[in-house]
Parts: sequence; structure tokens; C-alpha cells
Amino acid sequence: MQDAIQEQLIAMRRARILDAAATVFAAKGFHPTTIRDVARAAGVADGTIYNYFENKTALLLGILDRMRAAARPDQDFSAFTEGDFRGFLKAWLRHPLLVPKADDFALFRVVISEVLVNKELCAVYYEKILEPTLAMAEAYFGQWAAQHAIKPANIPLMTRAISGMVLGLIVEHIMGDQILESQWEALPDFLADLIMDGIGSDTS
Amino acid sequence: MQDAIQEQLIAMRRARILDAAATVFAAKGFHPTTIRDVARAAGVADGTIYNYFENKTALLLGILDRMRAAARPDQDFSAFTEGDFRGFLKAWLRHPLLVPKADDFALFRVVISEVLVNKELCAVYYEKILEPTLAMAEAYFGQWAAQHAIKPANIPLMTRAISGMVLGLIVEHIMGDQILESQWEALPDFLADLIMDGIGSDTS
Amino acid sequence: MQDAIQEQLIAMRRARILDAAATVFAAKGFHPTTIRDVARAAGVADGTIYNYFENKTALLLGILDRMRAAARPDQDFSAFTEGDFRGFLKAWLRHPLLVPKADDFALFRVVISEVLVNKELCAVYYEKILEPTLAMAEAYFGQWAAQHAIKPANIPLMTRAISGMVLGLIVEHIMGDQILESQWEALPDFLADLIMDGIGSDTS
Amino acid sequence: MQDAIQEQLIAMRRARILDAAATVFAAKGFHPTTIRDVARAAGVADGTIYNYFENKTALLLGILDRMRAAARPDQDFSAFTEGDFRGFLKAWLRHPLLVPKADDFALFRVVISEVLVNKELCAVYYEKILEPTLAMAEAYFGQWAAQHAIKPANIPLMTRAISGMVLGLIVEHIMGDQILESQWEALPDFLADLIMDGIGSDTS
DNA sequence: TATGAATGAGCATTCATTCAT
DNA sequence: CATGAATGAATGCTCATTCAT
Repeated sequence: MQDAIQEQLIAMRRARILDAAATVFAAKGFHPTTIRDVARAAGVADGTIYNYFENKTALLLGILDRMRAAARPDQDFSAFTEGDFRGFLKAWLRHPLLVPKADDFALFRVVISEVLVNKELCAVYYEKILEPTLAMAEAYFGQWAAQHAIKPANIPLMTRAISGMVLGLIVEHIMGDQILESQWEALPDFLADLIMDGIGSDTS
Repeated sequence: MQDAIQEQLIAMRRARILDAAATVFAAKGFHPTTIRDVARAAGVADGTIYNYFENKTALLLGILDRMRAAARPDQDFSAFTEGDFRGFLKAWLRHPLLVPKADDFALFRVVISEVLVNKELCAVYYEKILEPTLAMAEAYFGQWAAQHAIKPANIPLMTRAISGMVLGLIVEHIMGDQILESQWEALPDFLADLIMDGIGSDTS
Repeated sequence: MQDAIQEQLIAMRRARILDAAATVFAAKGFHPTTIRDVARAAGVADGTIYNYFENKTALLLGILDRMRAAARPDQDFSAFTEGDFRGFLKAWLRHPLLVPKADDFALFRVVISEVLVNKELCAVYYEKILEPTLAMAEAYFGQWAAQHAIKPANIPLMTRAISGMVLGLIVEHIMGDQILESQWEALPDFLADLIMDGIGSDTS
Repeated sequence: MQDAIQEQLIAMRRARILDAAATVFAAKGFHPTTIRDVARAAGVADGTIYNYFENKTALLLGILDRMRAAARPDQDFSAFTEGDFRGFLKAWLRHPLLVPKADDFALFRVVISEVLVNKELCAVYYEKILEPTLAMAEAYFGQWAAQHAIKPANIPLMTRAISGMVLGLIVEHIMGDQILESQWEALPDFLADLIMDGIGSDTS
């Protein structure tokens, strides 16, 4: 019993530190943030951080792990199984486009920046988040292709193109593009139609 | 006359330093690279760097400026003005997908990483590279739309979606995706068709 | 009665901790060893150490105290009281030369190193170990001198010269001298003869 | 010409830093001394230390190197070649006993302490100082043995016994022995006689 | 202008020690 | 008494930047 409470406390403090880290990283960036910044924000001593995380990078890994948990949308797409692929796509796109928008991509920006440049983080991000996401998408697309809702094209490449589009749009938003900023809400539907129909003129 | 030679020498040394910076940044990353690394690679003294660049970040700005120059493809797209938008698109996509692949995105990775996180770099990147590129694309797409080669949709958003797709695919490649790595050459054509036709089944 | 058992347990745990400390100090040195190292080796918690020892240095004091106990050879030298001073000397030298050799001076090395540099340890080592040893030796040598077995020279200095020789040889062995390493077993007898006869040629 | 002056300046500053290091190490010990202590004592910035020495340990290596230079007594022993080995020995012993006494072994204490416990320092000390000293002594003793001034015994072991005696006496002095402290000046002659004649009674 | 030594602020990390449980 | 998480002071070392030559 005591142990359970202990573990609760430990988990809570770990979460507290991770919250603090996410906040300060989002605000100042990874490199400019010192361990002391995180410790102060978490209300603990510097050394305490190291009772929960091996080093500064491990804080980012912890944040990544949270993202992984958040990336698995236990969303129910069964309602779309009947034939409305367009509806499915719109719902599907909403999640990655709108969730990280919550803090205006402040944390996402920092994480991606470091992931791009840190081998260990990169591997973790790819294996734990990107790759599983792609795999799940491939599975879904495969099903829809089997149902002739979409063309039986190169599904893996198609998956990457679509997810890449989402990722790239986020990056462009992060860069400060005003068009995207102002029309972000409309993106999911716009993209779904674009993906479904293409841009080619009907007459062609 | 002498001044001209002087300027030549100065420009050459500046270029030398920038070459060196690009090389070591690509190899080691921005933060892990020290000014001394750059100086040694350029064959100059540490202090000399500061006669040509205000600080370490300015080296990245210099590299960004080179990218800007390279991003303006003096390519001649007039051949496609006749009606072959698909061909135009394939040619158009080839450039951003294949040029930075030369060093396997090593430099691009480092630049993007820092741009995402450095306000000054971000502004420069957006204003000098991304925004002009988008503007030019919008212009082209507007023309094709006027010619009914493509749908008269939300051109600005369409432009961002397509360029975002390119950018996102590069990021996914940087993350180590094997599918993209192995089929990268096929991407331009694949994407062009995808963009033109969409993935929706013909029958629908 | 209970108290006696309690004290036994306490003494045992203290001994356990001291064993552990001696082991890890010998293996890693004093400064590189952390309290946690000692605690783990002793199978107790970090804080427990401080119930038995005031601080890290006190562990060394405890080890020193054990050395003191071991330095008092309850050896019986009465057999040599008859006139064989050379035999006495050989037996006498054997102990300090061979006992700490057991672990190849690993612990001795660490202890001496710290004793040399820590005032408190130095005082304890001198007062509890070196000085008593010297005093005892002086007493013995005084007796032998009274029996005309050895010259009636400056006994205190003679004592220090001989004990210093032993100590210095150990230090030279610790430094890695191969000659000493290979001939260490022969040292007691060699030294006894050297001390007795000197190196001066007989003819002189 | 300029280069020569430059090198002079560099050598001087290096020496300055080493002087400072020796002083503070002697006063506070090696571990308790911070790089900042040394820097302040040398009148330079912290970072400057690292332009001259790779790390803190390298300062000790530098001090060791000075000791090596000082350990080579360019003393002229040719005067004793005629047969007065006892005189030679007294002169020979004076150097190692009296030179490091200058600062009451304060530096020697710290250096020996660290040498005993640091593998790298130990190797350097043995190879650069102890071993060469022993080799030279062996050579001298060999000559005297050939001249029948001393017994043709195990010269290597004899050398180590004598040098060990000197080293051990210094250690005992460092430990605070009052007898040695008060009679230190008399030691060289006393030891020479002891070594030559032994302590055995003439009558035996 | 080139040099490269000097600077010193800055920081991740360690670890002896404490103390609430 | 045992525990082990919390503490936070302490420090070796780096490196962007400056500036005298």
C-alpha cells in the first residue's frame, strides 16, 4: 500500500519535472534552457532532476514519450468504415494539425529542432512516433484501397506524401507564414479535398 | 584597380570561410561546431572570422543567403507554358527534392534545425527564401489556373500544401525513413501525379 | 541480554561497512569512491553509513584503526632474546613487508596517499600507529644494545632509518618497480644483513 | 626575432602558472585547490590555464617535470673517485634529504600523495624520476663495488634499500615525527655511517 | 587586416550529507 | 535504526568574442 503511494508520488514528481521542462523548453528553447531553469520551474533542487532523468537530453526523451502517448489517437474511426473516405480523411487530418497547435507549436518547434540534429532523439522519434504512425496509416489506406475507395497506388509513398504534407505545413506555420496562420482551421477539410481530388482541372 | 583586387580577395576569403562553415556545420551540427573548427577548416585564425562575420549565427545567415541564391532556379519553364502542367510540375518538384539531397541533406538538416529555433534566422529564412518561393509558385499556379490547367481553388493554400509536402518529405527522409531513401528518385513524378489526380478512386 | 545482542549486531554491521569501504577504497581510491559505492558494497542504504560513521573520512579512520590493531604483532620474539639479533631482525622485518603485500598494497596505497594530505588522518596515523611502532622498536633495540648485540648508537634515529627503509621500499614497490616486485620475498633477509653489516667492504 | 620573444613570453607565463600551481597545491593540497585558485594566484583568467595545460592533472605533470629537472644533480662527484666512498655517500645523500626540505616537504607531500593514487602520474614519476635516479645510483655503486669500496652484493636491491630509506624518512618526517624534525641536519652523515657499517656490534 | 592568446561568463553534473518516513 | 529521495553547493572545463600586436 505504502509502495503504491510512493510510486504515485514518484510518478507525480516525474510528471512535474517533465511539465516544467516542457514549459521552459517551449519558452526558451532546448539549448538556452539550463537545468536550473527546469529545476526552478518544477520547484525542486537541481540535483533532484537527476534522480528522475539521466541527463538533460533525457528530459527531451521524456517529452517525446508523452508525444508518443498523445499521438496514438484512440479515436474511433469505425464510423467511417462504410465508404466515406473523404470524411475519414478529414477527421484523420484534424488531429495532427490541431493538437500541437494548442501552444502554437512552441514545444513542437523545439522538439523537432533538436530531433533533427540529435541522433539518439532522431532514432527514438522515428521508431516510436513517426514509424508507428506511418504504419497505422498504411494499414488504413490499404483497407480503403481494397474497398476501391482510393486508387491502388504506391501506398507507402502515398502515406509519406500525405503525412509529410502535414508535417511540412506545420513547419511552414512555425516559420511564421501568415496565410497558414489565418486559415489553419480550414486546413483539414481543404487538404482532404486536395488529396482526394488533386488539383488537376476536371476537363483535362 | 587595386581596390577591385582587394575586394576580390575579400570576397574569396569570405567564401572560403563560408565553405568551411558549411562543411563543418554539415558534419558536426551547428552547436557542436566551434569557431575554431571553422577557422581551422578555412585555414584562417579564429579572429579573422570576425572580420567577415559578426558572430557565429552570422555564418548561418551567410549560408542561408547562399541557399537563397541557389533557390532561385534560373530554370526555364517557358517550354511548359503550352499546356503540359503535369510536366511542368514534375520539373518544378525535381529541384527542391534533388538539389539538397546532394549531401544527403546534411547541411539542410542543420540549417532547418537552427532556423526553427532562432528568431532572427527564422525571419530571414522566411522572408528571403520561403516567402519568395511561395510567391513565385503562387504566380505560376495562378497562370495555370487562368489557363484552366488546374482548378481555380484557394491558390495560396494549395501552394503551401504542395511546398509543405516537399518540405515534410525531406524532413521524414532526414529522420531516416527507408522507404523514402530507397524511392527518392521516383518521388518527383509520383508526387506530380498525386497532386494532379488525387488519390480518390476514379469510380467515385 | 538483548543489549548485548544488539551491540553484537551493531558491531557486525559496522564491520560490514568497514569491510566494504576497505574493498572499494582499495579498488577505486578514496576520492573516486562515493558513499553510494560503499553503501551498495555493504548492502545498506546511503544514510545508514552515517549512523555508524560521522563522514566519509571517518571510514578511513576506521580502516586506520583496524591497521593499528593489525600492526601490533602479538608475535612472540622471546625466542630470540638469547643473542641472535640477526634472526630477530629478519623475523621483525617480515611482518611489515609481507602483511600489507597481501592485496599488493592496494589499500595501503590509498590510505597512505590520503594520510599524507589530511591533517586529521595524519595525526591519527602517527599517534596510533607509527609512533607506537617506533617506540616499541626503540625499546627492543635499546635492549639489544644493552646486550651489546648492536652498537650503542643513536637508537631513535636508527629506528627511524630502519622503519623508514621499510616504508620507502613499500612506496617504491607501489610505484611499480620491477626489481622489488620480483625479489620481494628475499627482502627481509637481505635487509637484515644489510642493516647488520652495512655495505662497506670488509677489507676497509 | 619576434618569435623568440614570443616564446620567451609564453615560457614565462607557463612558468608563472606552474609557480602558482605549486604554491597553492603546497598550501591547500591538490584536490582542494580549484583551477580558479591557481588562476588567481597566477594572475590570469581561468581559461588561460587551459591554453598552457590540458587539464588540472597536467599541472601536476608540469610540477613533476620540474622535479625531474631538479633531481638531476649536476653535482660533481669526481672528487670522491679516489676511494672515499663514505664521503661520497654523505654528499650523495645530502641532496634528496635537504632540497625538498626547503618548503618543509609541503609540495613533495602533495605530489607524492597524488602520484601514489594516480596511474598516469605514477608512471611518469617512476619512469622520469625514480627509475633514472635508481639507474644512476646503481651505476655509481657498481663502480665502487668494482673498486672494492663496497661489498659486491645485490647492487639493485641495495640501491633500492638506500633510496627507499631516504624516501621513507621523508615520509616519516612529513607525518610529523619530532625526532626527525629536530635531527634532520644530522641525517646525511648518520645514514652514511649506518649504511657503511651497519648496526651490528663490532665484537660479534 | 590577420593573428591567436586572453578572457570569463556559463553550465551540466556530481555527491556528501540530511531528514522525513 | 534503516531508508533513500532531496538537497544545493561546488567545480572543471568550454568557447564565443575581444583586442593588442
